[in-house]
This record gives sequence, C-alpha cells and structure tokens, in this order.
Amino acid sequence: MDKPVLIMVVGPTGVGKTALSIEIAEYFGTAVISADSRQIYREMRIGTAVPSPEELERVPHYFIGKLSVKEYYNSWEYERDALAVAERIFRNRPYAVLCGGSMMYVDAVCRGMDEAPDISPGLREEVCREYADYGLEHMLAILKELDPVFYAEVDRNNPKRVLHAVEICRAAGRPCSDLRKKEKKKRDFDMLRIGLDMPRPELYDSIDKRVDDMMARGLEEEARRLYPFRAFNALNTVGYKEWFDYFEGKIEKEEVVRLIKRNSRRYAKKQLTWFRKDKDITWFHPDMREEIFSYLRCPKVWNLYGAGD
RNA sequence: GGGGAGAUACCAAAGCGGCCAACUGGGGCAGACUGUAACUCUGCUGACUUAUGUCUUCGUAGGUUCGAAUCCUGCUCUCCCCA
Repeated sequence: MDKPVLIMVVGPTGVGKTALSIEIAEYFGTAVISADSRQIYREMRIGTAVPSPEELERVPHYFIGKLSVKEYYNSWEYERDALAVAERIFRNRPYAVLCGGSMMYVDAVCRGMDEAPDISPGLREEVCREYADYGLEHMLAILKELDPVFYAEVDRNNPKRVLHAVEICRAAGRPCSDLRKKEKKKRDFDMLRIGLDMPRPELYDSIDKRVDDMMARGLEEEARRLYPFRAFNALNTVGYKEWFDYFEGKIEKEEVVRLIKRNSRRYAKKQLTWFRKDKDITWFHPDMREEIFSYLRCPKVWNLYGAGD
C-alpha cells in the first residue's frame, strides 16, 4: 500500500490532457511524463500542440522535445526510458503523472513490450524492397514459412504488420511468435488511470479550433522547415504530412486544413477505440475537475460506486 | 411570358424496366493492432434486426407493366437560356 502512484491522463487528441496533467502535477508537487510519440521531437511544436513555455515552467516535463526528427525511437525504448524516469521521480515523491495519447507508449508503460531484436536499417530496407518487387503474397509466403503460428493470426491485408513480422523473424533467427508473452509485466508502482472524453461534437469542435489556432501560429512554416525530412517516420504525422502534398502542388491550401482536421478527428477516434478497451480507466469530462481530484484523493470509493461511465 | 434541364439515401453523385436497399466519393460510426503506432489495416453507414429474413425508400399524386428509381400524365420545387 506504500507503492508510489503513477497517475495516468489519457484520451483523444484535443480533449485537454495537457492542462489537466499540469494541474494534477502541481497539486501533488510532482512532474509530468509525456507519453506522446510526436511531442518528443523538438522540431515539431506547433503541429503537435506541445505545452506552452509557461506551462512547461509550472511543472517539470519529461520527453517533450527530447529528440530530433532524424532520430529513430520506438515504444520499446520509450518503455525503458519512461520507467527510468518514473523511478527517479519516485525516489523522493510518491506521485508522478503520465500524460499522453500515444496508445502504444501508454501500453508500453502499463503492460510492457516483449523482447524483440533490433531491426537494422539494412534489414528494413531489404524487406521493403522484397515487398515492392514481389508483392504482399510473396511476403505472406515467407512469413508462413518463418512463423506459421503468427501467420495464422496476422491481418494479412496489413503489409506493415506482415513485413514487420518478417523483419523480426529474420533478425531474431526464430519465429516472432516465440517472443510474445501474454502476461503483463510487473511494475513496482500503482497506476491510477484517468480517461478524458467529451461528447463527439464537442470534441470535434475543439479539434477544429485547435487546428485553426495552429494555422494562426505558423504551422505552415513549421511544416515547410520539416519538408526536407519528410521521409523520416517522425514526419508521418497528422498536421505535417498533409502539407507535403501542398508543397508539391498536389492539393490546395484549403484542402490541407480540411484534411488535417479530418485526420485529427480520425486519430481521436482511434485513440478512443484503443483506450476504451482498458477497463481500468475511469472516464471523466475534462470539466469535471472536482470529481477528478476527489477521485485522485480517494480512488477506492470511486471504484466502489463507479465513476464516469 | 416562351424554351430547355433537373429533383436519388447525411452531402455530392451514378443508375435510366428486373441482377437496386440502390455504383462511387465525401462525411460519419464501429473495430483490429506488443519494438515505424498521430503508423498500418478491416467492417458498417434506410429501418427492424442480424438471417443467402422482413419491411419502407429514389420530389409528389396517379397510371402503364408480371415487375419501375428507371416508361407515361398531373402537381410542387430548383436551375439555365430567350423575353
């Protein structure tokens, strides 16, 4: 019962996770660990809605602007790094706040990623080329041979998943299904999961407004600066990739804005789908500050009577 | 006032006698997803309901036909051209 507590604030993009997480961190006198796979890149600020300088002043933040878009990073590394940071915070504080909408990063902390080999750029390229030259059917045949178990369960329409499985099998020298364990990893802290959600029209409206705000603050310029790096995975991101088509004269500027809004809405939906599966999350409307804080002070009572939905 | 074109599901837009509950796109909804994940992939989108089921739809009211979104007539509305 004396374990430290990781307070997690999750939810779709644009609900207001940042503001809440800072309030919570201030209240408990602790720091915010960002679980956002794009705010981690320092060149992407406007389009990823990083906390403002004032907000960053209020409370220590981790994983904001830590990397360059040219650096490779993944959820496995995030798990390792985030746990290390949490441990450091817990050395002299009983609480920490984890805030983010990157499903897989949150999962990495909650459940943990299984061991897997590193994929060298060379191998990745090789597999990509095979796919380009011979097609998905060919890659499926390879996977079937390397790992019949995984072959049976992959989404065979999904090239990315298939290719990645092939990569892992080759790099590991054994079936990738061998590497997957079904249990969650043990963590030496408790977790309190707060989900933020609001009625869909309200959420979509908030997203639209935020995109307009990004436009006003110079998103186009930011994207233009990053255009040379478009091939890096970091730039395969809503709010940036749409611009690249515009820079190449493929679409109009109005269309860019429309697409960013739409893709943000879709992203928000995917996040909700993902987080809904986690039955340990207690959901709140972001305006329910009193309820949220009383839940944080006394989570057991809330769990007893059921909070949120 | 005269002539012409058109009215299709949330929007746009195909269909022009049966294979149509109706192509396609947009928008939306739902879901999958353990090392690229703001990625990548899937399903649904008339209702009831989930089945190779029933019912109600293609401006509206009638008609022709075994059978109509598709043909004919009246009406309503929209658009374009000439006055």
